Amino acid sequence: MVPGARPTYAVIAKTAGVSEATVSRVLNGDESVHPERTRRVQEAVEKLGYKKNRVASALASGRTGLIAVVIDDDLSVFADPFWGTVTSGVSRVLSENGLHTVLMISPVGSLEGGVAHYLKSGEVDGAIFFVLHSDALVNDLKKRGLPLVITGTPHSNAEIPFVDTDNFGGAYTATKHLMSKGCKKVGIITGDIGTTAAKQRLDGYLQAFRESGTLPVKGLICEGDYSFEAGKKHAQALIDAHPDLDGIFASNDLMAMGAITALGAAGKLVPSQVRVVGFDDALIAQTSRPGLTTIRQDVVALGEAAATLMIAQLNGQEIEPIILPTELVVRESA
Amino acid sequence: MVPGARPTYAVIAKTAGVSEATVSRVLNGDESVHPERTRRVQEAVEKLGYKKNRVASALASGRTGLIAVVIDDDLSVFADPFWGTVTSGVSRVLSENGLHTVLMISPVGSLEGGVAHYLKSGEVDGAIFFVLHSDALVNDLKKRGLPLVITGTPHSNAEIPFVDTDNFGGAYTATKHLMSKGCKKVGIITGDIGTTAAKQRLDGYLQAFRESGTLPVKGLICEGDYSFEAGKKHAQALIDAHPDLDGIFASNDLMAMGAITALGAAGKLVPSQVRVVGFDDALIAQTSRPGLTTIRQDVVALGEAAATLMIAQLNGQEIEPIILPTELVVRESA
DNA sequence: ACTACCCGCGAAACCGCTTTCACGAACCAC
DNA sequence: GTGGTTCGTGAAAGCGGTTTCGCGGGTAGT
Repeated sequence: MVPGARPTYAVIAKTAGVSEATVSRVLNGDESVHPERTRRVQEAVEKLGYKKNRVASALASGRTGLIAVVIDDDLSVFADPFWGTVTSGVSRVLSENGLHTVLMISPVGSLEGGVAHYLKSGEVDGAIFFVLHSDALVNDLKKRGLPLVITGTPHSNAEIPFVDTDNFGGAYTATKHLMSKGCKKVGIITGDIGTTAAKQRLDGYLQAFRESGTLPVKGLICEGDYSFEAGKKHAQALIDAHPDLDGIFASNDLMAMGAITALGAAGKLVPSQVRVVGFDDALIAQTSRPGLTTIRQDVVALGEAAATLMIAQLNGQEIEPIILPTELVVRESA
Repeated sequence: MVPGARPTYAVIAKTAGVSEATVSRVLNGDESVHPERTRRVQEAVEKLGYKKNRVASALASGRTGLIAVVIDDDLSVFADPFWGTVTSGVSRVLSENGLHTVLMISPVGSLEGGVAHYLKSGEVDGAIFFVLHSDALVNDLKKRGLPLVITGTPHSNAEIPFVDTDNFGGAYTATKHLMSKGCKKVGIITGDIGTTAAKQRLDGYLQAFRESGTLPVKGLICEGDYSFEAGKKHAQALIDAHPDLDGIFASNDLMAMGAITALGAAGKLVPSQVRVVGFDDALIAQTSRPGLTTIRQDVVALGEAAATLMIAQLNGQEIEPIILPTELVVRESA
């Protein structure tokens, strides 16, 4: 054997004085091998520094040890630290379990092309989806039996495991907080309402109103798109239409910052005249002035939860969706 | 053949009336096959919707079609949108070339463990390194002949292909800009000086001084670590030590924001009393008040360049390091 | 003591593609 | 016409594991 070349089963088997089949059994945790032989194999493995060739293993077993992380969007998604952070959580948990993360970033819509083919062709053992614009591919893959996890709540009620932050609860808490501070007229700037997260946050906001007995005026609800500019624009519109507005719940921190910027430009003081609450507890919330009161979601935990669900599925366990709690972080803005 | 099962070479070969060897040749672009047979194979492939099994192909050929993106750091790195954005650039270019991105995020130091093993064991065709804390692994891999690309300038002068932003030039431009605005006493808050980027930016700053005939006072140079807090702390220290300070070049935007925060707290007006320039043109630079004057680097292009170098290497082409230009973006802060 | 089972283990087929090797045909020069 | 090339091609040997199958010996049942 050339030094530096990796040993194979043949070598291990010879060294341990057993057959390759037995080596395979030991290395795959088959309990039925005699302890003495198991020990001999393990010693040989140790001594030779053997490491399984994953490719060969994949070919023979049909399991590649690869999990795809699919982002159905253009580059801008990854520019948002949110998804990078989720991905790092996914990656950590997967690698602890001997799996690897294959990243697939694909422009909206083009998911049906190469990515779809790749996922369908059995080259990954499972797929974790971020930012779901369409359920079509997901449903198709589910039918084919590919283990799937969705990060964020799916639109359809197809029984696909998902993990999500408690958007409803967070938004509810945020709105309640504003009310408890004495706000009477609270507007909301939602995210892209095509996403379930945005819808759920709106629902949480509405629920807080419902409980307080008052109903929000229609004009207090603005549909944004999670961008700084949207926050600015809608905050401007809100105070124009409602000069007595005294609170804004923005569906993410970036829009909240946009709103604060617009309020400042309009001469409104935050928080004394208008209080603002965001969502995410992104970096920007911590470093801005005034510090942004916001709803913290644990982004790394979200990724870890997604990976955990995936692993449970691969092990054939029954699984339930995971909803992660949020936490109100009070800073200066509300 | 079970419907739904994927066809294999055997089926294609029979349909086209050729041998499996010929099918392989056609599918791998071997020119020496007779055009007529080539056509027949292609027709069969088309008709049967054949797609090569990458795993089997990898086992037989030794090429996996996988490129590792290695991040030698803890989770915080991915929390910075910078690396997520670079990764998206990498991923796009790779997938256009039929390759896939395998993400490996590993805590500082632990690179020698599982990740190292994975990379050494031939399960990827190449590796792109981000944030290099040690050259040891990289040199080892290079010796083994694994195609490598480093994002950022490596410490050693080992001939490893790399891509980087023109840190020196950017810092030089930033400092010159401050001087041209009339600043006489310009401090710098560097990044973690263990990174070459931080050193190069410091050099650019020093070069600008050298050219202007003056030398910077020793106390004007503070070593930060790219964090918001470092920016705050060192800006505070700077104005304490030098009340007549009128300019700060921070090695990234986050520290620049920290500096602006500290200056505001100390009653210094930006930009009238102290001008501040950052580096990156991150989201935070665009959304802050005052808008941050900064050095823009094209982060997606950086990732694309890294992937391009990798592909060139895989094709056996000679390659040169790529240094991407920067651009001064003037906003309110300087 | 004899049949019926079970259990641990090795031989060998197999996963699907790549690549070497050698063969026959066509082509060349002398 | 003969010996030597070149060229396209198929048979077959891998690549390095996994898994089925069946054997031999030990255990249990009657």
